[in-house]
Amino acid sequence: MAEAAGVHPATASRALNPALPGRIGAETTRRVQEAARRLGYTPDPLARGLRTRRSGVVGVVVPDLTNPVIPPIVRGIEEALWAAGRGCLLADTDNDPEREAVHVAQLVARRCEALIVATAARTSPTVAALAAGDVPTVLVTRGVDAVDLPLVAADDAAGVTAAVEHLAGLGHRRIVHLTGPTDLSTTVRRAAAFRAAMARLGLGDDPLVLHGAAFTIRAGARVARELLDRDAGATAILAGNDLIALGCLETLAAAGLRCPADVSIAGHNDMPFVDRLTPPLTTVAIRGHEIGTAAARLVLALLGGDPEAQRHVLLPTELVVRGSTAPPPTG
Amino acid sequence: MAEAAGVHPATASRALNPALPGRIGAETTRRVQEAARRLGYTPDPLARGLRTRRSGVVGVVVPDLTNPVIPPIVRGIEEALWAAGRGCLLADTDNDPEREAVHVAQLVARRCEALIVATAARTSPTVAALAAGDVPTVLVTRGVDAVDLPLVAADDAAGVTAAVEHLAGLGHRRIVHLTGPTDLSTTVRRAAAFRAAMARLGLGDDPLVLHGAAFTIRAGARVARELLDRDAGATAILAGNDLIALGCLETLAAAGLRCPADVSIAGHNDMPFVDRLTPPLTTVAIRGHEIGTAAARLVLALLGGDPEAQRHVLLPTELVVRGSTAPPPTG
DNA sequence: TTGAAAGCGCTAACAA
DNA sequence: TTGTTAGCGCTTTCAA
Repeated sequence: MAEAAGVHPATASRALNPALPGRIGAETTRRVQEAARRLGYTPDPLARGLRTRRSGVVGVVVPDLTNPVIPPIVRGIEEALWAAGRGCLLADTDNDPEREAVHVAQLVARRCEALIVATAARTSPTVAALAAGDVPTVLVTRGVDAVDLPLVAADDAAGVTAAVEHLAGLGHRRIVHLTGPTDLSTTVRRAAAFRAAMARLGLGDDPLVLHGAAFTIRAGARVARELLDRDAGATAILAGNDLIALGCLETLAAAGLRCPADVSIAGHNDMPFVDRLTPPLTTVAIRGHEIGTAAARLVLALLGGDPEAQRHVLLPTELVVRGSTAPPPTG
Repeated sequence: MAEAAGVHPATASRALNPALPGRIGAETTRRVQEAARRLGYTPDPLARGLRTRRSGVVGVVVPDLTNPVIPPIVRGIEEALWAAGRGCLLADTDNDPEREAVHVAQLVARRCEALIVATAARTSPTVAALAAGDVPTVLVTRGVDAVDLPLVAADDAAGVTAAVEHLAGLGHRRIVHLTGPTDLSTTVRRAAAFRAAMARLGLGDDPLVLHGAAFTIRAGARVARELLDRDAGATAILAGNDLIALGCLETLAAAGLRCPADVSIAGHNDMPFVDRLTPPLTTVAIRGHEIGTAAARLVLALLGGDPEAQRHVLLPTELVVRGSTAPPPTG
């Protein structure tokens, strides 16, 4: 204990914690800090937490770390959290609602001061329950329907709109949207933006939207197969994300269709390496790292009781035009 | 408190913790558990940790979560840790030794029961110091020279050997190794295996090995440029990892050289999507998820005081032959 | 400005 | 098998 080396029992606590009730003598402060440094003293966060009811840890729940969209977000969160002296307890649900429930329960049981949840399905009872609990929670990318939890996400709608305008500008008129399951708010947001843009451009009030089982390559390949079977005559596909776009590419190639000569494809997220495919993928870039830092900052603001905190944050997206989109085949 | 509802003060503790000194009556146990459930009681891990000196949390230090090699490893760690009732405190150093030092210090200060470190440079003083401390530490992929810490890694040497044999089998005789900085043990391991295989196959006792500044696309592109400038007449490149291979591909293409017609390239790690490049990359696949679970299990064994624990674990690798390797140009 | 005393919620000894 | 007592290391009243 630092007291032995320094002088007093719990005055040390005050000396080490600036701006607590009761100012401390300059000389005393110096002595305490000197002793602390000399003994390599670190306050025990467990004991402190036991007393202050704050663990200094934020729980972070992600759907799947091996989905390339996630790591930049987690890095952003992690950096901002550590910078604020908070730790980052990571939990991966593998997109399984049951594991989400288990992990959230464990994180709460571990007395996380707050939660950042990137796994929320629109109807997740686990996440909805969080809104009623007393653990501040911030959602990332995916929102829930039932309750109004703070949310940080990319402005997908703007990106999707830009993508549709880009395709229309190239001359495409039969554009379809191949996307993920409807229980994710991202799907709904992007699909709504797609429909709105199509209608506004006079390309149909009820354009074709096909939903795959997941935001994966495999699901993308299957839903593209479904599109081909319908023989809808689409000349351009707007994919719900890049993985679905990759699946589409696969199915198209297998069917002998060339991209972009026969069909244009645009994705969403600008995952790493999609610029190195043949053809390089046109896609809507999101700023994962910024989403992460914004989410962490929002959590910190909530913990700090900041009433100014913006509860809903939309970060800009940008359409990146590459080789997978081109004018439709003539005739 | 559960006692009020049940009956006794600290008997509850025993009832909820099976296999503690002093058996508990069946009826009592039932009553306590019933009460705990009814009141939604969760033991406070902070208070428990304060008493038992165990936080239930393991610190995980990674070099860069956005490097595609890392996420599968972290997932493996995270799953095994949670399954054992431990949390996973994540810290990302962005490959910066200073941040490594800071993060390790913070994780230790937070009373992590153990550390899993995937950032170790061969000479890292931070990691070497850990060996002398009292926090059990397991290294992942990267080892340090000075001390003999437990290490879990892929059997790179076997993979590199297989890759060299593959290239030699295709008829290549002038094979070069383009890899990362020498301060990482992975570099050294792979380079040594490369030299040994080359010598054994009679392809030179001192084959060309060029070291880039990092395991990145950019460094790979630059080191490939260096190779071209030397005009070494290489017909095959064994890259230190897939990112370096991507950089090579880039430089080669810019120089008007075709892969694999003019130069074959093989990578290492089998990162996601390298099978979708043109040409698809021949590479040594490692099992990231298994590396993670093995590391976590080793940590748990160490924490459990298991004397049987294998301190050095090498996991199998597998050469995946794709389109980026072919026989050398004739003549 | 500082000391003294109490207690956060739990578990480990010891006693019954 | 259970109750009692004590204390983990810190912060926080309250008094000096």
